[in-house]
Amino acid sequence: MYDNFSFEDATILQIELAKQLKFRDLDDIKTIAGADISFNKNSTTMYAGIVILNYPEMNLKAFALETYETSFPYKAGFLGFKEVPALLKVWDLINAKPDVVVLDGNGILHPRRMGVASHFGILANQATIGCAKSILYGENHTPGNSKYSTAEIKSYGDLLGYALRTKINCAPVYVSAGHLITQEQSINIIKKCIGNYRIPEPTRMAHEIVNDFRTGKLKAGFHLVEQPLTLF
DNA sequence: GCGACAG
DNA sequence: ATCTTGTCGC
Repeated sequence: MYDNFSFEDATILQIELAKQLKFRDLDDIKTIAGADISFNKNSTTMYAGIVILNYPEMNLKAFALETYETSFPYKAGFLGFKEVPALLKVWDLINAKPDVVVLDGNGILHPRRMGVASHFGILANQATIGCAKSILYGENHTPGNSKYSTAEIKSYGDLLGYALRTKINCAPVYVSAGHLITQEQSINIIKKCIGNYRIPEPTRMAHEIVNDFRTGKLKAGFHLVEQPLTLF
């Protein structure tokens, strides 16, 4: 879908898409999803997956898996062009859409406010939150070394996101609103998604299933989870 | 000009 | 992102 885009084209589109961003509070959140991509090195085949959990219990209820071919290269600042098309294809397999989706990457914590979470949110018209494992943009402030400790990340005075300590003695994650949600609600939701790992449950589970999908343990399609799964 | 740079 | 053993610290 973006295979013929140059980085100049991509930059222009990001600026246009950013004008469509909306930030508002969500209420009555019952389900939350995690989305991620996996692929073999030097391959154009992307393995995309979305997991759906109930909120705030964090129990896996369903997941969808699908492959997608793309030749768009990875480049810092343009992750959405590589991952969003694949994610939209899996998204189509889900009938009952979750209230909010957490993406592995940034939302508006991006030089043009168009990280992968914001990009997906605009195209899917869906509330999204970005949760990255390392810093891409903005002044890097370090949160205290206690669970749930946060530090604001700003750029030219604008609050773009937060560094969040999800686990003592572990590197923080970087949270920012994607689309159709506020910064404050984004950080509060992610805090409630923290289990016993550094990575919040939605994204952590998505990473697990997408990896099992790539290695052949799981098949493409929509899967309902009946039993309270003890897998991950 | 130089270095940094999500996944 | 992916590949991949040992090793340091709570």
